[in-house]
Amino acid sequence: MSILFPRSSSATKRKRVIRELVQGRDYATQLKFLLQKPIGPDGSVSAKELVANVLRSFTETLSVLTSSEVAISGDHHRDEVAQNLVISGEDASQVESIDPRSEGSTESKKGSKDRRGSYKRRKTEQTWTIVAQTTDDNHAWRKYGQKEILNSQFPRSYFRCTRKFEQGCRATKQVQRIQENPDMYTITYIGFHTCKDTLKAPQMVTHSETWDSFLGPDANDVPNEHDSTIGSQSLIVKQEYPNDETDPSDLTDANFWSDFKDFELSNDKPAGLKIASENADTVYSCTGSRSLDMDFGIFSSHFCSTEDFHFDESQLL
DNA sequence: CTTATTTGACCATA
DNA sequence: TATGGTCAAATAAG
Repeated sequence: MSILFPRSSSATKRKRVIRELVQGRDYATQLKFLLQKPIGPDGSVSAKELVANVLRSFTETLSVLTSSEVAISGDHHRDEVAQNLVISGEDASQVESIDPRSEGSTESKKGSKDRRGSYKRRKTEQTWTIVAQTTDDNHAWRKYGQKEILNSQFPRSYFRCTRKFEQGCRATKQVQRIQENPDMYTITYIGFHTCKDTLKAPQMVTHSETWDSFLGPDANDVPNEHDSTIGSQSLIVKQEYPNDETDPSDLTDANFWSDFKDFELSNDKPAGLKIASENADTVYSCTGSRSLDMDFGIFSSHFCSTEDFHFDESQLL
């Protein structure tokens, strides 16, 4: 119990700030998608650059804020009594369901064919992936599935917007714990929210601990010492489209995506960013070696050779 | 009671 | 066929 320092005020404030920034960056990302209309050679470019800059600003600000949590200590008081800064991964509500798959026995409950699984996979949906310490994004999600994934020890959870049926919102996301760094999640968003977010996250998505239960039974046994964290920083790993190399079906989308990558590159961003390429696996693999501040774990692995995203504590002091 | 989560079955795609 | 995304009955939670 020597690890949790009672910094509450600034931490809480920072937490809110970061949350807002994350959201803002999310909006900027969405805006980016809306700009896919190639109206004019010049006009569109500037718009793209603008959005790219917005995104970059958000990302960098988040990085700084996040890092400051560790390095900075002169953030000045102004603290109220300790609020709920605890996010410890202590949950204690999950019981049962010990073994994942206990199939093959004597159950034959399927009388005839259900109507399950009759869905249309959306191949051409906009998809982007981020890595974050929290899965909270101020949207109301409802879990509709969980799957064991081949090369992961952690299951993948599937969420859809709570107001899917009320407002026809088609946003979904997938959340999966990163094996090299169980404090973080890979969150893949599919589609944008079309619902009114007036009601933000009602009552379900409020505590981070709640999410532990979402991510499977073994999700909460992770001993976090540095968990007093804000846990809100995230960064874009990459956008993906259905089939990158061979996808003859959607040229439009493919075009857009490549375009997208392009302008992000042109934004003076080192080739390290979008990297991620098709193998996110590679990206995360490095994170394990850095247990120092996992805040940068991902970053370092992404931008290991870039000075653009070089974080030095000295610049923070 | 209503609403959310769990969980295996079902199905599309590689 | 293997893998993973979704559905929906059963169950839990509020």
